[in-house]
Amino acid sequence: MTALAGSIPRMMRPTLAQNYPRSGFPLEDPFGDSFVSYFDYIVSTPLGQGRVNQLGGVFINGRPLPNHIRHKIVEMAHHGIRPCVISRQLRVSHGCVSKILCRYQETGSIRPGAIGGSKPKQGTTPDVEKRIEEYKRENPGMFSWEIRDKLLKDGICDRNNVPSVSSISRTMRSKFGGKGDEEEDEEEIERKELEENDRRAKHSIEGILGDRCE
DNA sequence: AACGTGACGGTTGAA
DNA sequence: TCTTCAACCGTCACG
Repeated sequence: MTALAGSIPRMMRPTLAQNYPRSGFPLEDPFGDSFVSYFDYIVSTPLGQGRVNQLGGVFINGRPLPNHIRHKIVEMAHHGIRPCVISRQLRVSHGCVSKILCRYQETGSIRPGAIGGSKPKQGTTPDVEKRIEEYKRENPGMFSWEIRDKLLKDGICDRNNVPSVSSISRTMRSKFGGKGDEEEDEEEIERKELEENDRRAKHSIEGILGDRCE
């Protein structure tokens, strides 16, 4: 029934049982039963979250691979072992092997990235807030984008840390109670930010392409 | 056959 | 204390 297959999220589709075990490398059935259904592949761990991938490797969805496996991947690659072999031997998906090796090449680190949390909000440093207050006091009719330009021109911020127009607007709303700049609506702010992002993207595209991991 | 990539369901932790 | 949300994760399937 194709309708059924379509209604099941891709990741949950039972392709696993069909593909496993694969030829080309020796795999024991982790459950000692070749006829187990996909849903039987969920492994019991203290947290009940362990799963088994198509290669028979255990992983926890949403969590990084343990450090020793990551280390092993890099070590094997160092010895000239091809990623596909590493993938099969360690029973880690080739996508993951590729990602870890790629990151290692770029950063020199085997560690996963920082998970969770929020980025510190730009433009909310007390110093910048004080400047915004000053600008607004001197010229109450000033637009957020004008304030942004002035922050750059006065050297308070540079292109990397200057707050966004909407961030400035937000700061003003919280500082001055009502709306920051009456005439400027959200749509206008959004449009300006898009324009700015577009401009930046065009400037940096070459750098990005140059750095791309192959 | 090998591998780069994006969608996906998931976890995490600062705000 | 609870909720939100954007960061990251590994797997899977496609090309």
